[in-house]
Amino acid sequence: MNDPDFSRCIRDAGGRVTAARLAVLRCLAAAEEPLTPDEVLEHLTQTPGHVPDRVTIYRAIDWLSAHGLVRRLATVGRAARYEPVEDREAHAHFQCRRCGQTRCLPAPSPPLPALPPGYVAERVELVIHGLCAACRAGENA
Amino acid sequence: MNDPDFSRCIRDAGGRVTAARLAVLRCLAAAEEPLTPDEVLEHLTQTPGHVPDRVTIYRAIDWLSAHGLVRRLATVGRAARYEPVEDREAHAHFQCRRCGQTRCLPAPSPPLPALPPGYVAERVELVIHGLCAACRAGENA
DNA sequence: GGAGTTTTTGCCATTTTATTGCATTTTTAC
DNA sequence: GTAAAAATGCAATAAAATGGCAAAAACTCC
Repeated sequence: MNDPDFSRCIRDAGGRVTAARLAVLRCLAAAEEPLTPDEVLEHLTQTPGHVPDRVTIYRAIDWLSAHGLVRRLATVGRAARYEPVEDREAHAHFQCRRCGQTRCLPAPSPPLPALPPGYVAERVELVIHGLCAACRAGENA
Repeated sequence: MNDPDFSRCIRDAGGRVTAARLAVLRCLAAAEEPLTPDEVLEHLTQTPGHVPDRVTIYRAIDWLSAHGLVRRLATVGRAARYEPVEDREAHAHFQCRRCGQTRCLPAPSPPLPALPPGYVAERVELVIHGLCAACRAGENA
């Protein structure tokens, strides 16, 4: 995805194309893992160009999320993590219980459990909890 | 599960049996849904008997969690939610995107995705996002 | 391309959620 | 019952997120 694409996504969603939204979307798309709002800010700080305010990043993420361009993940850590909604394969997430790292795993969509009457499922999320390689090696450190 | 059981669980885990730990464990076990620490406090406030401090509830939950009696769920909402670790069937969780309600769903364990080398999986969590019956009905309200 | 309208931003303050330090109390072993 | 260790309560603090409002930016129309 390049910038014109990002701009069009935002425009198509009915919003204004602003530096903050572009930067946030670009940052999340470039990241290998889902990021927290503060991590997005950190990345943008280390990148040439305009750095939006922290509150603006929260609002940009909220907007992107409300318009389906970005997705909030269920996380165990304190801060919410977001990833871009792309036409990628369905995938799961791994969360390390020691360092909190969250990363994407290739995985097919699991079977959908039966819901109570009247409930509607919109998305299925699979989270694997465990230890990453580094934490496993250093657990006794 | 009754109180003597709770006491023994705590003792077996190598901790002291205190009013706060018992109350928190009893509360989580009695709840139909996973609760946040503040919800636990609220429940305990409405219950006859000693009401522990909020911080004590956090610490009791941390201890119970560290000793495998209680489990922290991956959530989309802001506050962490906990449920007792019992010998129940494996189950999934439903989260309503509108009201934030989290409830348990019967579901078999989904297949485990392949992990990167060195990674260890300890638990698999399945989260269904969507709308609960009430929110679906009242979405235009 | 410039004026006018609407949306978005930045800053400040505030709320919500969670954690830390330390003196006091409670639990447990003996 | 007493002593040692662990847990609690309170106050302060940190971390994560939100709300209000004036200033700035993006878009529309001509």
